[in-house]
Amino acid sequence: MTKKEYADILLPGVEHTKEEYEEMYKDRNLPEGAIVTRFAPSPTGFVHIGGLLSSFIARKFAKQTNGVMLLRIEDTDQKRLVENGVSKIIEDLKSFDITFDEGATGEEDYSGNYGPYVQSQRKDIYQAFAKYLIERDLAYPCFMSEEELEEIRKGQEEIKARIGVYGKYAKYRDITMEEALEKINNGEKYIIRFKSPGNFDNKVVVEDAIRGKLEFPENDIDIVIIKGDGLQTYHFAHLVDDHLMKVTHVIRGDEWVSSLPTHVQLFDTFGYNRPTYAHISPLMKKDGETVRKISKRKDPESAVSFYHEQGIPTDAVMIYLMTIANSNFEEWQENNKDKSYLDFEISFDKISSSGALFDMDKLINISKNYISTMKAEDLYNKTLEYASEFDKEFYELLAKYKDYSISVLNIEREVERPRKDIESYSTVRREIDYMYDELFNPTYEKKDFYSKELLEYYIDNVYDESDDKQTWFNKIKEMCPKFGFASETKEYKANPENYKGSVAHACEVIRVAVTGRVQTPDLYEILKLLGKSRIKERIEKF
RNA sequence: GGCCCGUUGGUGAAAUGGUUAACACAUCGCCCUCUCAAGGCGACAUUCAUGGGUUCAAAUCCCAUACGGGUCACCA
Repeated sequence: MTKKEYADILLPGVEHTKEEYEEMYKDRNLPEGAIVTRFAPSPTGFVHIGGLLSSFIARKFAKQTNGVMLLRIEDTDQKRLVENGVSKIIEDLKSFDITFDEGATGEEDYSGNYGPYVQSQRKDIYQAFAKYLIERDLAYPCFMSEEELEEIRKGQEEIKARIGVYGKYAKYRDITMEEALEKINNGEKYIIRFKSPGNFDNKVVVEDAIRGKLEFPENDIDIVIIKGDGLQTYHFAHLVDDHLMKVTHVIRGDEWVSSLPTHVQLFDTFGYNRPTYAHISPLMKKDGETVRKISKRKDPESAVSFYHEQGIPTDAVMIYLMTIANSNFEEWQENNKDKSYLDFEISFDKISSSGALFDMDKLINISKNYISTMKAEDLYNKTLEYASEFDKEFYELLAKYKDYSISVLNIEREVERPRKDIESYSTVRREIDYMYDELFNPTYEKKDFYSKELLEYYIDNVYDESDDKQTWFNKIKEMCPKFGFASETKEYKANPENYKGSVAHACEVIRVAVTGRVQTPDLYEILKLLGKSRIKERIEKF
C-alpha cells in the first residue's frame, strides 16, 4: 500500500489535493508594503473590548498600507456557536467603523477571492493539507482515548515532567500503516497528530512586530491537527488559512504568544514564509489588590455593547483605544485638532508590550471632550437615537420639542470654549431635564436669602426678553440694592455684613426658582429659551 | 510546576548611555466668572520594582531576586 492510499483511508472523501488548493489561491496583486491581515473570531456574537482593540489596530494597518483586512469566522467548535453570532459581530464592529475588505459579511455570505471565509466550509482544505503531511510521514493517526491522555497527564504531573504528547508519550508516533489499518478495521477512533520535528533543547527565535525578538525552546509536542469530528484545530487552521489567504500580518491577542513555536514550526515544515506576528497585550482591570485581564464574565465593560448602553460615543471609545494602542497619538491629536483619529498613522513599535489598565475616567474625559465638539443638532440626533432605545419618556419629549431641544443643547456650544458637562448621551437628560415642564419637578432647599418678593419684582418690572446679555445682567445689578444685595461681588466680599448677598446670590435666587438647581449653564440663555410666561409660572410656584 | 513576557507617579505613558525624568487623565490649591462646566496658573516621581555589576556617566546595558501577566485541550 502506498502512503497516498493510506492517507486516503485515514481521511476519506477529500476532493482536492494540497497542490490543487495552492493553485486556486493566487498571490495578491498589492502595492509594496501592503499589509494583509485579519480578524478571526468565533461566532459567539460577543465582541470583547480586547477584540475591538486588536481588530481596530489590524484595520488601521490594512488601510494605511492599502492592504486588506478580512474577516474569517472560526466556527469549528460547536459549543461556541450562537445564533446570528456572525451578524452581531459584524454589526458591532461596524458601529465602531471597523469594516472588512473581504470575508464574511453575514451568516452565510462572503465576498472576496480567498474564501470560503467560514472555517466549517473549509473542511476539505484542511484535510487535504493533513493528507499531504501523512503522505510524507509528518502526521499520523493517534488512537489514544481521553482517559489514556488524562493518565499520561497525571503521570507527567507526578514526576514534574512537561505536560503533553511528545517523545515517549507519543504512543502512536511510529505506528506502522498495517497496525493503524488493523485498528481502523476494528472500528477504533482516531485523530490526526502532527509529527513534530522539534527538539526541546533547541532554541527557536521568532520576531514579533511589537515585542521584538522572542526566544523559545522548539516545540516537540505532537499537536492535534484534525480532531475526532474531522475538523481542524486552531493551530492547523492558522497555517492553512493564513497561508492560502496570503495574510502577511497576524495581529492577535497575546494569549497566542506561547503557541508561537508550534505555529512557526508548521510554517517551516511546509516551507512557507512565516507571517509577521504582532501580539497585542490584553486590557487589564484592577480587582481588589491584583490586576487581571478584563473578563467577559466578571466585567461589564468587556462587552462593546456596554458602551452603547452607556451612551458613550463610539468615536470616544475608539479615541481612547487609540491612546492605548499608540501613546504618541494624544500628542499628534493636539497638533492636528481638525483631523479625525482615523488620519493618525499607527505604528507597531509604539504599541506597548505590557497590558494597560482600563481607565474609565480617561474614557469619560475623552467622551466629554468629544461631545463638547459636536454640533447641537448632531448631539440632538444622537441623544434621540439613544433615548429611543433606553429612555422612552425622554425620547417623546425630544421628538415633540425638536427645535427647542436643539436650542437647549446649543447653550454655550459652538463657541470658542464650549461647555464640557455632558459625559455621554445617557447623561444629557439629567443635564437639561428642567428645561421641560413635563420633567420640571424641583426639590430645592430654601436658603435665608431666597426672596419671592425679589422674584416677583424681577419678572414684573425688570425682565425683558429683548435685552441683550449685558443689559440683562446690568438690570439685575441695578435691582440688587432694592433687596439688600450688593451689585458688585467685590463690594460684598469687602463688607459681607452689610448685605444679604451679592449679585451672584441674587442670580442664584432666580436660578433656583426657575430651574430648581444651584448650578446650571448660562442663566441668560436659559431664561430666554424658557420665555417670560414660563418663567413667571415657575416663579409663582416658588 | 515548566515555558514565555512584562515592571517609569493613582492611571496611560515619553525618554533608546549624558544637565532640573515630557505630555495627558485623575487629585489638590489659587485666579477668573451670575452659579456650574470650562479656561488660566500652580502643586503632585529627589527618582524609574529591589539588590548587585559595567561605565567618567544608567530609567536606559548585564546578572540575580521579587512581584505581576500569559500559556501548558480533540477551545479558539
